[in-house]
Amino acid sequence: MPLPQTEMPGRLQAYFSERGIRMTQQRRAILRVMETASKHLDAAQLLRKAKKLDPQVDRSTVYRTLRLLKRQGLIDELDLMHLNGEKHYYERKLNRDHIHMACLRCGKIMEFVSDVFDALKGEVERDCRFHIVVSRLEIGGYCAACSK
Amino acid sequence: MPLPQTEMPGRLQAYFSERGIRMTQQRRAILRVMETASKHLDAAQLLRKAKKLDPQVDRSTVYRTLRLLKRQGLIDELDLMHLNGEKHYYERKLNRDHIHMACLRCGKIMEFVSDVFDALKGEVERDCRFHIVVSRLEIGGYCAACSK
DNA sequence: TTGCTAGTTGCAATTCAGTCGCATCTGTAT
DNA sequence: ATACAGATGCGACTGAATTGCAACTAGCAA
Repeated sequence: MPLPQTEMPGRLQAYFSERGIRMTQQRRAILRVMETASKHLDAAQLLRKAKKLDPQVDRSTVYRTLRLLKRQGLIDELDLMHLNGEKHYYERKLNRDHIHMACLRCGKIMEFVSDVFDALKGEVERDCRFHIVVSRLEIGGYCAACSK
Repeated sequence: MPLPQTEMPGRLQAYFSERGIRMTQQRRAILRVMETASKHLDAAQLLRKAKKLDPQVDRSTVYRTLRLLKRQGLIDELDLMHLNGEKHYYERKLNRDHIHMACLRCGKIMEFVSDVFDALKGEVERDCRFHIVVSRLEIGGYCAACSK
């Protein structure tokens, strides 16, 4: 069974060339990190990992590339309930939107996919005649283990 | 018909005294602004308005009071899709959670209350055994007028 | 009323994420 | 190979938010 397209390695780079967006050494490194990251990198972590692939990568290039990826709708920006300061976290946008839950006690981040969430977005589009481009549902609280 | 408790003027101050939280001149000014604000103040706006009631109010007191209000679950923190920079916005937590929609073109902020949203949170609590303390759904896109 | 003290405040310095201007460099179309 | 639009690195900068500390004060107890 093939992976969904958006999970294929190299998908971000492919997107760039399809759209005629210039591919540079630095972007290659940054995209590779985004593609292979397990989850939720902040800009500083992304910079550190990208530097390992290409020591030339600069902080401002990371931010500029993140802005580009956001504008292309290829990544989502999260703040994970500001559990660790004001910085933002990034993850590849996959096929299906999901909810993020952050445990206020242990700091664990959980994800949850739900038809009800999709239905809610449909309701907003219909009832409010609002065309959704990006949505973010973040929940803070206590996970099963920490609730006891 | 009486207003719901959380919309009664003085409710925040009442909460403070009930909990034995010390009431100061400065806090009184800040709480009054939060209570009477129509919507979505950022910290700088809140400071400006509070200074009009009590010129003594300092920026750090505003931030410290906001932190206190957040911890008490009396206000919600939003970023409104970063339409205007990285600052945060605050609003009193009312009886019913609502969704925030931000138009990426005209900047209008809309709110939407939905049973489906409540159902979704119920689903998260049940299926993930996650005890929700705070939740935030922010949507970016195009409003009816700007979609045309 | 007075005095006590834990909690609060103002201030200035600081942190920290993110942005910008500009000279230089490079990917890509020709 | 060449040209040039677009991308980069660097350091300075911005703006939101935090902090350390001395001075102040709300609220309580006597």
